[in-house]
Amino acid sequence: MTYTKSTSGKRARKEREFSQPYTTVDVVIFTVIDNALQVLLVQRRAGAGEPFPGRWALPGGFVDVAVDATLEDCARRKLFEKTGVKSPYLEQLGSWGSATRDPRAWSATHVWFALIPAQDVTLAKGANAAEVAWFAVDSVIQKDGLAFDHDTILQAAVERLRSKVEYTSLPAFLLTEPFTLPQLQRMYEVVLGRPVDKSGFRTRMLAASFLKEAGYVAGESNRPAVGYRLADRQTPAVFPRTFSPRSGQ
Amino acid sequence: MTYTKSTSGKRARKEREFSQPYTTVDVVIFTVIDNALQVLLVQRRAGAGEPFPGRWALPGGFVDVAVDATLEDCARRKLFEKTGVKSPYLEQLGSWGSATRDPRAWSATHVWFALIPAQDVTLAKGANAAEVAWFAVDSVIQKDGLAFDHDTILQAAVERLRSKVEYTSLPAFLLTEPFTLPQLQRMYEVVLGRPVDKSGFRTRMLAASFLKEAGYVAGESNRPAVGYRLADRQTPAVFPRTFSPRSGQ
DNA sequence: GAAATAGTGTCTTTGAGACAGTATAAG
DNA sequence: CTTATACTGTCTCAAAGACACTATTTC
Repeated sequence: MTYTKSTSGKRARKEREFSQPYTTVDVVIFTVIDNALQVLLVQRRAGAGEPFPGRWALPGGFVDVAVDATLEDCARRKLFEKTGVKSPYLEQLGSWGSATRDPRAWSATHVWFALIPAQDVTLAKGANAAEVAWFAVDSVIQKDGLAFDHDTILQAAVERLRSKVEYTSLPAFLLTEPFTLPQLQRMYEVVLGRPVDKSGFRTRMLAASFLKEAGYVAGESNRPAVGYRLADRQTPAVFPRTFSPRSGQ
Repeated sequence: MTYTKSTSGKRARKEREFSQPYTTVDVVIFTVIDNALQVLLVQRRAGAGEPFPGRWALPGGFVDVAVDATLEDCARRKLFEKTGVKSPYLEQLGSWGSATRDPRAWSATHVWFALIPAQDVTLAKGANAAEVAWFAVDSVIQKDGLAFDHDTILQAAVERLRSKVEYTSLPAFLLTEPFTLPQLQRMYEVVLGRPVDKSGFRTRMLAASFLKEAGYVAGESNRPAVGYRLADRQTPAVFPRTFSPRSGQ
């Protein structure tokens, strides 16, 4: 990182002071409601000079240099402001930046994605947050009408989520503790969009040893099931991959 | 993305115009030389007001709003300026931003990582690029003396690379075409830092069908071997994961 | 011929997928 | 007892790991 333009020095510095791109943070917040993967969207205001008025967008906005110590702090703040959730599963997704994605200026956004249990949320309506709501991911992706490049970003987030769910315990972060294995299995099935074999699922989950037993839970069904808590609520378990030496387990 | 501060409107807008964080791009460029994974570093200049003078750093710098259409374009430009390579394998790694990582201001950097064959490179010395050189990754990580938070970034890049190598064809991008399977195997072994079984390796590579035969190549050994080219030089092949239905293959 | 590396065959083990079967609750 | 769901057992098959073996070149 030279932090120096290849063009002339003094002019470059002056430009830098006054024409930095916008720096924003957006958060793709997922949950599961009614057996469907949902994403949180915010409706944009219709003021003068506001881009994409009335359109739905991912929650996010400018980094507040005075408030946010890091980009991740900024993402956490935005998530908390909209949902009231304090310790979500949060993972960086990537960044998108170009001259055209924001009609006002060259802008770059840093994007996180989060998984939260629906029960933990209290949507922050009114006040500054014009309108906030959950939307079924599949229908949003089809419609393709979000503000900025948020359709692209949402698409990337869903792909990342679906692919990681194949080999990690991510869906566990969509549940409140304690939860049962059948409940967890349903989260996998909802996210993946296909049924999962019960037997294989159970052996796999228990083999990964990221679950701690927590008594019996009278679920919503006839027979109660064993309840579980996560050993670590920050990091997901990763199921064995290929190409690893057998001794490495 | 509301793009509006929660604080007062007019003042917020004015602040936004004049106190955006720095937006930079850095590139972690990997290659293999002498059977070791190497990373390209640039020595920082010792001018007045220059942070970390004389220290080694990842190549990168400010986004040039007038030149770069997108962040990725910016990354490609920086990579080309230092190496002369036009079409590397390039993948976004993530972004790092905080109030403290740059002593001059709140700054956020977008990081890519690249894989290139050592033979393709012509290091751009002199002129503006003070000093550019390859370093063995392992020793750089041990020393822990890079500028900014580049030690952290390099660490993350190496972890990402090593983990993806377990289930993708990434190491193929470290070779010039045509290459042989034994050469490719050596790339895997260098990156992973452990030996790989020949037989399993071959069946796996050929099963993934991302290679096209390209005649015989008199390698550096006694017996010539079959040469291969990549079917797609942009995207790596992904070897089968777990949790997929058998019919899905 | 010897040496060196390219490439193949085979045995074992693991674990996923499929599916049938058993256990325990509510009504 | 029936029904519904939690949980377990078993068979098959694919693929990885380990390792011995054959093939083709240079010297």
